[in-house]
Amino acid sequence: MSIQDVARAAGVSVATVSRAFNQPEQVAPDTRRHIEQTAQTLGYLPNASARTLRTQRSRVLGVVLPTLVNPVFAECLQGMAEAAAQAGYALMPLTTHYELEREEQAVSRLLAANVDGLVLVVSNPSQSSALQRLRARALPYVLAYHQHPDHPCVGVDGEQAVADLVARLVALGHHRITMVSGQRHASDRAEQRCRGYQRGMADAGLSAAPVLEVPFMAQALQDIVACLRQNPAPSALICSNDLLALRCLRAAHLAGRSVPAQLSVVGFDGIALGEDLTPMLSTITQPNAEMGQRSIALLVQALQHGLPPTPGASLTLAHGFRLGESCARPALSAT
Amino acid sequence: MSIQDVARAAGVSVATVSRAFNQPEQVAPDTRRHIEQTAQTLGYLPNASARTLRTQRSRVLGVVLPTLVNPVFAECLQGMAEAAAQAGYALMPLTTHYELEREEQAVSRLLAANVDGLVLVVSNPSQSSALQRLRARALPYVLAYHQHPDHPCVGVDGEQAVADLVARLVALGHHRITMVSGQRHASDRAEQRCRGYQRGMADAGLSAAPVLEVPFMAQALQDIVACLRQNPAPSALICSNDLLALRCLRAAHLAGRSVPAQLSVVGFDGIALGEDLTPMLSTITQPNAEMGQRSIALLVQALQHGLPPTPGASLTLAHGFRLGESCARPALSAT
DNA sequence: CTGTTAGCGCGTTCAA
DNA sequence: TTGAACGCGCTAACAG
Repeated sequence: MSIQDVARAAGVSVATVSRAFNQPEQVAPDTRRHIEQTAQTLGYLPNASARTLRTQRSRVLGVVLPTLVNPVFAECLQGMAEAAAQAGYALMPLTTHYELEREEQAVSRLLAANVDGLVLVVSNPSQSSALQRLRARALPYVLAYHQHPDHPCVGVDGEQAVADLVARLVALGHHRITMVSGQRHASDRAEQRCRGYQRGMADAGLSAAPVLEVPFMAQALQDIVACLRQNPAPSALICSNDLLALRCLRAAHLAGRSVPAQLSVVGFDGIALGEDLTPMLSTITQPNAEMGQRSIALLVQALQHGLPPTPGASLTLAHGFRLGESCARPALSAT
Repeated sequence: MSIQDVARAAGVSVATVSRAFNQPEQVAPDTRRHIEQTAQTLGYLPNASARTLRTQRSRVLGVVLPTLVNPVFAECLQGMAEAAAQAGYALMPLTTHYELEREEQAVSRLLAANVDGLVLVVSNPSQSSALQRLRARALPYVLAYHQHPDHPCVGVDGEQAVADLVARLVALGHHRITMVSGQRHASDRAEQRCRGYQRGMADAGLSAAPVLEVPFMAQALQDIVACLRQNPAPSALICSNDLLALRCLRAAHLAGRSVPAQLSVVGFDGIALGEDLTPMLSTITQPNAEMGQRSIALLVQALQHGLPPTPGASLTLAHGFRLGESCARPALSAT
């Protein structure tokens, strides 16, 4: 079922059929309707590979994400899918599990697949050789969830967000605030958020506790419980992501501390699910779906303009704070 | 950067370069190494579109899912991505938001994209015109999360699972068990689970209460609260999915009933997140990632064999039960 | 073991 | 306004 078949069936040349689809105004109305009719009944669909080969544009965008198991990225991908469909692009998502090697592989595969551009969420833009390859090939790309002077990014100011949060907690009466983070060196986002904690504590005139770094999720629960059993124990935990916050809620339960009366827990990410939890998760919210949409939009816009997105086009989206129910004024005994 | 350039640079013909990649054993070791070396330094990657056009195989699989915002499908897609990467395929996922029209669109786009096959999660296989088109084109496909005699499926026996659950709840001492479901007509999965509830109740000699159908998630909370305030109120809720179960936990909170002491809540899906909640979510578990893996595996296997998967190749995966902490023996007053 | 060549389906010249 | 013909990059058939 090719353009040939349609041309034959409609009694015109392939060129006319091609034009009927791509430059309808150049075809006589009667001819056009006839061709459309014929194509319709034959169930003709233009072959994307041939079109790509000819035009050097695939209308496919590559997406590189750490994982889909974290709802943050699933929500983001959903937003990308929306925006891409809107703009007539398809998506080809690959996951890396935070492994640099898989970032490389992903980019290779996507390059070979002739994607017109990519949106990436990487571990660390400064060290990513995958990004270097994209630049070398002058392939348009946008980083999501990042902020970096050398790359076009769509992100939020995670440092400011956490610093603000610290101020908010201090205003509530918290003094002993601990930051809980995944591997800091594995992600510049985690690092950025930790910096926000340190700055926020310093601004409040408090001494920052060492960041509780929980490298492996499997181990996280025990580490947090241990932290909560210290004396003095923290009255509030700031988590570098929402999944970690869930673990903290559980750890509080195991350690016999009620939330929020005896312990405040605040996450980071704003996954939609958090709103349905009991207690509703207090968290710094990022607009995850919008992050995806805007990343795609930035990329698509650049593709239409003909020049790749520049670092100057980077966007910082507004973050928010969901008060939720896992965060409150500390009990007097804990103050 | 085409095969031509590599051939020229290596001083061989394009055919030899092609063979060096696709049938290495047919090329003299020295020649092969030389070509690989040249390609490497030039940064050559074979052009997927040209290869697809020529071979009529894209090594891309289409995926049609309701949404990525429900972790069930995100986990499933992650499993698919794993299996596909393993087998050398890329994925092109599209979401439908449970709308039939978008199922159609998705299939059209994927057909045009020359996918070698598809995995779909649809509303209702019996009524899906999208599936008819796939059959008409003889394009291989597999349905995930479905059970249907006319289609190749990978799913679980949701009816049996819920019937078993009812028996389990009855054994714990529950009599007033209510099923909470999303729109039943919108999904044959929901319908299947509701049938399991009715069968289970009948088998236990209990009269099934009307299924509490909550069409819109936004409205769900109020409907469930109202249900819990009935007299007599149910002592246990079975939810047709985990997201609904979260709402039930919240509704219980709002209605002032403690879980599991005064109300048991059991979900369906086994999203990974449920295990980290407090109380840990009691639920019927499906192997979501495996569902994705096996669907892809079935498809890929068929592709390699050269003939599309048949309904006879369908798989029913084992479901499980996570005891969790949201389900227990009812308090005596409620018995 | 290696080279030459046709053609996959399409869009885009250039002519008519 | 329409048609004929070329070539995008690649694989496979055939020839050597």
